[in-house]
Amino acid sequence: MAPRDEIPPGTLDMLILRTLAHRAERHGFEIAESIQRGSGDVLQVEEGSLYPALQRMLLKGFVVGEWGRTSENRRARYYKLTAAGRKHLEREVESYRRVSSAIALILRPA
Amino acid sequence: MAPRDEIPPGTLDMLILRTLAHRAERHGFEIAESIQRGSGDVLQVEEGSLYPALQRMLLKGFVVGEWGRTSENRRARYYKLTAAGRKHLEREVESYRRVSSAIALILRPA
DNA sequence: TGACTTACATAGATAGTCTATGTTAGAGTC
DNA sequence: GACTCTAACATAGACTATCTATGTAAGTCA
Repeated sequence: MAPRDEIPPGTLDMLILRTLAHRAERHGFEIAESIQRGSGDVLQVEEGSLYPALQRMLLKGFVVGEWGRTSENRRARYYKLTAAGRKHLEREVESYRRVSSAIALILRPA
Repeated sequence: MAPRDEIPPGTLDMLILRTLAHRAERHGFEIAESIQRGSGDVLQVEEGSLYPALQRMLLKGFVVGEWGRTSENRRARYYKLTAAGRKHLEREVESYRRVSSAIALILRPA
């Protein structure tokens, strides 16, 4: 199996928020799995990136977390997008698209 | 005027090499200007990013540099893509596209 | 009890961008 | 010919955000 790609710096928060926007109330592991699956198995989020990112966004108020139980009765923290988080996501996506288009302009053949 | 965007980490080398692939024998300032113009004035490469990137790629043998004179008779270093640089560029673009597509999958609405 | 697994967590390494600053040298002015 | 301005190159240090590596807690199952 081909090794998966790293998450480009600056995009992880956006990917997490977007995942929560699809369906809220997921815990960390689910978010990571969802990103990997949703990217066609190209992107892999490491735990050492995931949890710090969730902490950051808790602090900034983009998500709220609540301890609960998984279907297998394990404790887990369930995250939900806040209004501020949704706003932030919009801005991030917009900025990402603008930059991507700019890069595409340069990459395309002369 | 809207403030320009930063270059996403990991993409600068690719943008520089691509610029040199369009037309070789440019000096640093020209490369930076070319990226800014070619991106529709969205991306701005700072000198503190540009020159270290060029040094890195000189060391890795992706470009070669030669001192010369600008049309205004100022000394400047002219860069040219090597075969290794061209190869590297191809790989970088391929990897960039793969990751971009993966991110696009996640960003698109459910 | 012990092995295994899920889930969360943190410390430290690393990479690559930026800001800020500095140097060199030619052009133009008085 | 001293002075200023600018082009072009250069480097140090800050910062951000990813990764690797490691650790802990707690549940399941043999």
